[in-house]
Amino acid sequence: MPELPEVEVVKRSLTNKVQNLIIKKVKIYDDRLRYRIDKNKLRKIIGLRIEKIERRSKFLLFFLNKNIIMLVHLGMTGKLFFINKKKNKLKTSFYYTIDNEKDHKYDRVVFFLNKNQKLIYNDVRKFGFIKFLDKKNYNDNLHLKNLGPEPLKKAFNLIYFRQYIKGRNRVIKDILMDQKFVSGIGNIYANEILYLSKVMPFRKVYTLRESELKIIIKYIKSVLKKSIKFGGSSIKDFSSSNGKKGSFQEHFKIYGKKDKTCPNVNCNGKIIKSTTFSRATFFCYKCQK
DNA sequence: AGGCATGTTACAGG
DNA sequence: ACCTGTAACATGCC
Repeated sequence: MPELPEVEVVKRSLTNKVQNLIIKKVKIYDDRLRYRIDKNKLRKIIGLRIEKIERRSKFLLFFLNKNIIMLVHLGMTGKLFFINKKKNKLKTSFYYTIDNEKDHKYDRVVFFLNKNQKLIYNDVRKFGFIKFLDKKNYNDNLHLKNLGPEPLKKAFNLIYFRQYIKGRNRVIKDILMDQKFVSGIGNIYANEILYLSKVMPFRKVYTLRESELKIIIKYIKSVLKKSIKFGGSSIKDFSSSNGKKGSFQEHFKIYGKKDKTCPNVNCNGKIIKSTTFSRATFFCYKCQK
């Protein structure tokens, strides 16, 4: 589930819970994530305090004391659970509910914190990972060094957009999902943004008019912000529900709506799904040009 | 059974 | 060296 809004929601919900807590112990149930967890480095974080959490693109950076950063990526199915035993009830750090055994089937790493509290890294598909970086040069890290600007910051603007696409022979949807262009947009939000912008996903970037670039930027910012406000999107995860779940999926215009009628009231077209390029692509022939 | 799924990276070819 | 597209990773669900 995690694109920028979901990761931002995780960061916000987790910050007030784990900030200033000490990592007392770590238990690994499965270290074969996307990268095998470095146990030597893992040993060194015992006793360290979580100073703050930051988000960069879809990555979470846990700043620990002693100049160590724990870099976490959720991949496709990674989740972080925060559990407060004191309340005798499992609590989520995110918008997933974990109140039964089944939810713990894919726990991979458990961080034991003060006062019987735990932070759990859970990941069905194991596309996510946990790495430890040195604070001094963490920006040179493989995963962070080539990231484009944050879409919600001022540096991501029309001048940058125009400059980046100059001389490029790619379609707009691929560019939006290209983390070197802008960081944090994935397949779901790329579909939503282009529908709202009334731009066909497979338009080559050199055919886009200035006015269209402006509209795309506008919707990139507004869609991501709105999703954060709604707690991100929780799709395929409706099992139980006394924890906080995101609800932005209820506001999807087009993602996952194959064969449904276009949400534009002045249009009775059907939403098309294509998988012939860049993952599942949804669009309306009538509304998007 | 086969296809599909929210992501990233290594690699091949131009 | 840069640009682009594709395969691969692991697992569950429809």
